[in-house]
Amino acid sequence: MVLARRPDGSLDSQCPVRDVLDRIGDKWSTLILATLAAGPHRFSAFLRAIPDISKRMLTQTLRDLERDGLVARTVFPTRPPSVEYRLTPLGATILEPLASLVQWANRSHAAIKVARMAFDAAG
Amino acid sequence: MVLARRPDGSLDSQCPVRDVLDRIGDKWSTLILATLAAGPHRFSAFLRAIPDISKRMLTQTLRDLERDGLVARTVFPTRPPSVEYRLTPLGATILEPLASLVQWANRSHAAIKVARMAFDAAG
DNA sequence: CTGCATCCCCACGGATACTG
DNA sequence: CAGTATCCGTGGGGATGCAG
Repeated sequence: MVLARRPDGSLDSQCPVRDVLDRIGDKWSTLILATLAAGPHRFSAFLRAIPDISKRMLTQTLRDLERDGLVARTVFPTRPPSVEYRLTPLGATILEPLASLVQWANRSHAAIKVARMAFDAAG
Repeated sequence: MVLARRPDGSLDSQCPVRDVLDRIGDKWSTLILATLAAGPHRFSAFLRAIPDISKRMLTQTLRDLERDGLVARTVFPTRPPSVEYRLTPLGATILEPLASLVQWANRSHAAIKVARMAFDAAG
């Protein structure tokens, strides 16, 4: 997930490409973004929509997405409290390039499957 | 990086989307694919082009990409042996969706940077 | 030159329990 | 309900040395 480097060889953490793909590449971000594409969700709604994520990782990933301005968090001071998460306008714009990757996957998975079987058979 | 699940909640490892994004999401695949976009490379050329990858991870990532049919490996029986890696036609087709993500990154990194500073300042 | 084998570390993330 | 705190296992991946 490293896409840029400084002349001295150190990582350039300011590289926008690296920033993006690091987020796409982590375990839960894309699934959360895809879930939010269907509309706003509350914390517990995520836990139901994504059964195998832990509260710990859900909190952490949502906070990262919020920090990057892709997700907005709204607290309603009811009792018990409820919190709603939704895509920001910026967050919504990543759905299209993400979808393009998903389309590539759907177009290519058959060929990949064949390639894997051939490779493993040759092994 | 999990984008599909079976009805029982278990991971669907056959999900093409998960397959793709797992590869995109690993630490070196995208950088190797981007390097190959410029043309075929030999093993040692990768090590020079990507200074901070280890031989171990280069070997492993190239083999994964080869197994998926995205990269072709050609051995020239010279002495000492040389090996050339190049994108397959299938591998070349992922460059476009990948580029769309890179473009999104370049368009959005300023906004993300602002969002992060605002978030951290509010924290 | 192109790898493979081995050792080892640590951070990612799961499980569980607790709080406002 | 919506988190926080803590503990801990696993495996990704770096470093190094060896082999064909």
